[in-house]
Amino acid sequence: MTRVTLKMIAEKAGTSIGTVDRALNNRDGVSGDSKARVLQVAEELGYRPNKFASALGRKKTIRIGAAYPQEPTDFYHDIDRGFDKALEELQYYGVEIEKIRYRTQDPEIARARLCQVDPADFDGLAINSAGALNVSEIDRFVAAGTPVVTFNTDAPDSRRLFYVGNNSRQSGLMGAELLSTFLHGQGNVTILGNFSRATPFIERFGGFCEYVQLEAPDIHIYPCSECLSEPGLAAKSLTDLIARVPDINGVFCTGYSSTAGALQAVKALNRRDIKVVGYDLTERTATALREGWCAALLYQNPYRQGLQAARLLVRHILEGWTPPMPRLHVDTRIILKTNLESYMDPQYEWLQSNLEQ
Amino acid sequence: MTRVTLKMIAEKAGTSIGTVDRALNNRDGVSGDSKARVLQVAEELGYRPNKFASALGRKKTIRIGAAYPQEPTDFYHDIDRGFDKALEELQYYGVEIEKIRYRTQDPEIARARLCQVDPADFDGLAINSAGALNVSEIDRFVAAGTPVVTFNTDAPDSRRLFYVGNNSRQSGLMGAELLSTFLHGQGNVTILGNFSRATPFIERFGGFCEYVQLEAPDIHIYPCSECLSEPGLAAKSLTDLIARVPDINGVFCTGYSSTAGALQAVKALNRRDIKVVGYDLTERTATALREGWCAALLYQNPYRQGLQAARLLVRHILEGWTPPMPRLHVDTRIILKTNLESYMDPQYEWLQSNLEQ
DNA sequence: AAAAATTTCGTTAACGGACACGGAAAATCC
DNA sequence: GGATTTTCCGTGTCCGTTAACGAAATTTTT
Repeated sequence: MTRVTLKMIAEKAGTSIGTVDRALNNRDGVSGDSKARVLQVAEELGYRPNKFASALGRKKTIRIGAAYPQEPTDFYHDIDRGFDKALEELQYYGVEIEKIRYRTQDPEIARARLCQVDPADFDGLAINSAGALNVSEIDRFVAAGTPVVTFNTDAPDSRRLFYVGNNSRQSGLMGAELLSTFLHGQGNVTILGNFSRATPFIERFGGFCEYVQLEAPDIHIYPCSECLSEPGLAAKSLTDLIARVPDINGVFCTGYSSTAGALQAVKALNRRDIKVVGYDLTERTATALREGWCAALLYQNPYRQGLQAARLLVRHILEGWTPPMPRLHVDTRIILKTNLESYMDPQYEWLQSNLEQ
Repeated sequence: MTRVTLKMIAEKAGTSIGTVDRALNNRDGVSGDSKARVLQVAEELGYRPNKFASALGRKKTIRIGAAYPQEPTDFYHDIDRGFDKALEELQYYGVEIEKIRYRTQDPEIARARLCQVDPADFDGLAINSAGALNVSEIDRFVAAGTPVVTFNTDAPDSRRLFYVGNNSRQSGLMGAELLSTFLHGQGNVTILGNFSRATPFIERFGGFCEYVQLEAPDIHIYPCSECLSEPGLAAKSLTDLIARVPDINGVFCTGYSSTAGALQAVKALNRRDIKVVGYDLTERTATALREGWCAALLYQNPYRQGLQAARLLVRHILEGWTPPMPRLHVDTRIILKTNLESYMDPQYEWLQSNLEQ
């Protein structure tokens, strides 16, 4: 019933704890012979390392870098809080987290910033806003032996270890199902969003269309012009469309900016009959939901994404752990009027960091 | 930048680490004088104990008891898995978890089992199925100095430390909002459930009615007879009602059994137009959702409830930590057809224990 | 074959806190 | 005032692991 320790393994294998430590953590300085023997004995005894003792005994610190945009939005503020929380709990493991931030979410800017990062300074990196442009940078880090994980936005063509974030296609499907159910399967809807480069928007768009095509043939999708990440543009674009097609009764927004724009537009036109399904929880969207301008929100839980990315990266560095699949999906929450307050409650922040929802 | 240790406090306070240890963990054997001095210095330096070192140095183990029904349902199986996970991660802290199980969820049976438990055997208890009858037992443990937390089902009138679980009233509101939105705010609905003793059912019922009364005045609620926790009874009860009132188009079920029964009934009657909103994720409800007999499910995440209860209880015992509010609400998830698979995926179980959703 | 370089491995001092032990000082008793 | 008890406190060992330091064994070089 008692725990198996290095000492017990050393005794049974007829060697010293130094050698056992070297063998189990594949450090060099062990002969193939004794390494095999130690591994065998450890397996027999069912050895499970004591993480606490390991953290306590570790001399040098682990440095990880967290790269994500520096924008004054709730979204990045939440991600930031996630890394703060990660640092708080991981510092006991001898982990330091350095934030690498850049002014916009433009992949070009991100890339310029990442170019300056020397892989030798870090034992691991967590990178957001990993548009196609950043693949080369990610691969540069990996080639230098520094593992990279992506969060929130993936870079599937890079050699990143894994991705932590939402399943964008699925959240598009969810948006479509909600809207379709609210409309009893028929009506005229439109999609607002930034269709340029960032993949999550494209994937959500794809998921939405996929659902409508397969499950809601009586819903007609009106094309809506590109609106980048500008609420003003989104609002104007939607207002124009409604002027042309007054019987629009549903709007799906693929991101926060377009959601904000759409809500502004329906409110200005006083069209409460138009069901808006959008993304992200902010003062603005919460108020709209509360007042009935918004039918439902899809919430990405950004806090959790940064936190998990950091935790798992450390686990990889320290224990060599690797997930069984390359994409780890944090689930997308559905927010309605009745469960909104539990997320907006100041206690929610407390709950989130203490209850690990 | 470097961590504050007992040694540093001892030096600054002009004493030894032994005394500092005694003062900070209020063990006896320190004079009021030096205790005050140590506490003052610790405060100044911003001392945060190193949990790992503390766990490593502790000699005796912490024993906690987890009491919940032994029933062959997915629900209790999930709770069980949560405690297994808790044990796995807490064993490093020198924690043992003993499961205390009883055959049914009947509060009388639970009480009989709890009567046999000697508080002296445990450093803390986590108790489910804490109907009114169990208040006296809970208070007996607390009086004996063994802290008790409740999970899944609360016992607010007892002296339990806190509760971890869903907000039942809120989930009733959510069910009503979903159903009301699906029905465009008008129609004839009924409520199925066990209205006898267990409080969550009553609270969900209350939440549902509250919403309908305030927000959906055009929805008419038909009373439906009591159906205990018997799917067969629920099915019969609903079938009878539909025979009398054919234009029923919505059903809210307050628990798993009634959900199973309602789904069975609408399927038998081939009434796809009736929107059913129910509770809990099992093979049965998942299939119904997939095939379109069920409109939405509310998911309580039982895995998380046991896990969190255990974690927080240990935190209380070891660190004297107490939450700022007595009810810690794990959020209720909305499950639709489009996000169902991510919960049913065999990978979900893996994600759940590795991603801490 | 001796010298040098390299590989392998045992010993040991941390890491930060818990707790047992025993000594010194203070308080109580006769 | 001496003996005894009680209170207070410093020292030291231990928990399981890491990693530095050398010593010994082995290989390579000259």
